[in-house]
Amino acid sequence: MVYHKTEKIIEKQQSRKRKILNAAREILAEKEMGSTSIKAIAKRAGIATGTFYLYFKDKDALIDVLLKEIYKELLDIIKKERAPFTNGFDKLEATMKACIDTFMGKKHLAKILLDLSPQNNTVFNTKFSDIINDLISFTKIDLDELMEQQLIPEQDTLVSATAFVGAFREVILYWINSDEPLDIDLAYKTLINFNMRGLGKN
Amino acid sequence: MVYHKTEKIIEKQQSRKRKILNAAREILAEKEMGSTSIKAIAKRAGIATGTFYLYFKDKDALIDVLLKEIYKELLDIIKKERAPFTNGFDKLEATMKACIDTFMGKKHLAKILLDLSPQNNTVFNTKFSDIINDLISFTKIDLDELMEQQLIPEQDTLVSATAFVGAFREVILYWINSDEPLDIDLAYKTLINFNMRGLGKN
DNA sequence: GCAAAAAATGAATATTGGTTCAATTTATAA
DNA sequence: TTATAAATTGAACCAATATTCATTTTTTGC
Repeated sequence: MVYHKTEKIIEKQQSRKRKILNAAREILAEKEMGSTSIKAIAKRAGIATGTFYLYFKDKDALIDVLLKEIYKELLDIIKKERAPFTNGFDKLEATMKACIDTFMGKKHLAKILLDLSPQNNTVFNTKFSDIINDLISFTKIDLDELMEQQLIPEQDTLVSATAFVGAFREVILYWINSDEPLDIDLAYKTLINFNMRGLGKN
Repeated sequence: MVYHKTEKIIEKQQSRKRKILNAAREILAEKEMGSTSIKAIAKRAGIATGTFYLYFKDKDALIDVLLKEIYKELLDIIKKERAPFTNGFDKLEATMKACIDTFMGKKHLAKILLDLSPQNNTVFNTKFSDIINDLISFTKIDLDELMEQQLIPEQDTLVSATAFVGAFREVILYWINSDEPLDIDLAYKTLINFNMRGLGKN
């Protein structure tokens, strides 16, 4: 005799999976990041530790899903904000603004995507640097276009893209970990100008 | 009856402490950074695990000494390279060049000082971000001076300094972790130009 | 309501890595 | 050379966490 899940059970299980993911997000985003234990996550999700393993193969599987999920959220926002523009500089600026707004609005997301306080967890490290490399690649595409159109001087666009992302990341992390700057407008403008000038925009 | 160490023994012990520190450097600089265990360090240093505790109170003490040591090495180099210059831009450029040369020459040093693959080791995290914050502070001093002299436009110098260091760090780490760029000259010039233009140098 | 199946539980197990310590080896000073 | 101090060793201990599994609870289909 084979039993089938009822609609209600399916929903309950989906909700549980969501609860686990949210609990993990919360805990990952928290200050010391020391307590990213399955026990802690399970507890916060309101389930027994063993139950976790009914929903995820192991800890790595959770991190994989989690990172993919929040990375997709970010990309969707960026995509949406870039859509109105065709000019390369405008697109880059829109990207930066979208990121700043998103990260400052959802600091937990920034903490997870930009900060690297991985355990000695290999999977996390790998996934994480994949994301940063992705962001660099996307930026490089814009830069190659701008250089093609001779709107920025001859340069190693991979290096510029890396510097661009690095500058951005360091500043956002600084804001996340310490306090936000007093004069937010000036700070925003400084960061965006720094990167735009860095590329060689006149 | 109290015995006194002979010269030979003192030397042997100093050499052992050095060996431990070097072993720790090597292991910390290694790819996956998973095996920064005392056992591994002791093994590489050619001593028993228990012996480690005759030379360092605990793991934190080792990390403390280690980071201080290599940070000092870097600062000494920077200081020396900056010495000939008085102009703010020149000093900044000298700093960058010194760092690039040092880091590319001693990649293990870069890996430890710039990369952050800390365990969930609180001490390491703290010491580490202290160093980065230090570098940002030093840069800010230069920028304040330049802004004072109206050589760069009005800006939030803390933000610029942070962006400056972030851009730099991301690029160096990229070079360390992947391969160095094909056209090194162009790459160097791109990085330095990016940062100098970013500040608003005409 | 009942028996089989599925899901959930959390104590037990396994693993990893820091630290200790009784036993051993080496060094000192007469 | 010998008695004692100091240094070294590495197995044992401990703590923290990921993972498993025998037991219990809930759900399903009748």
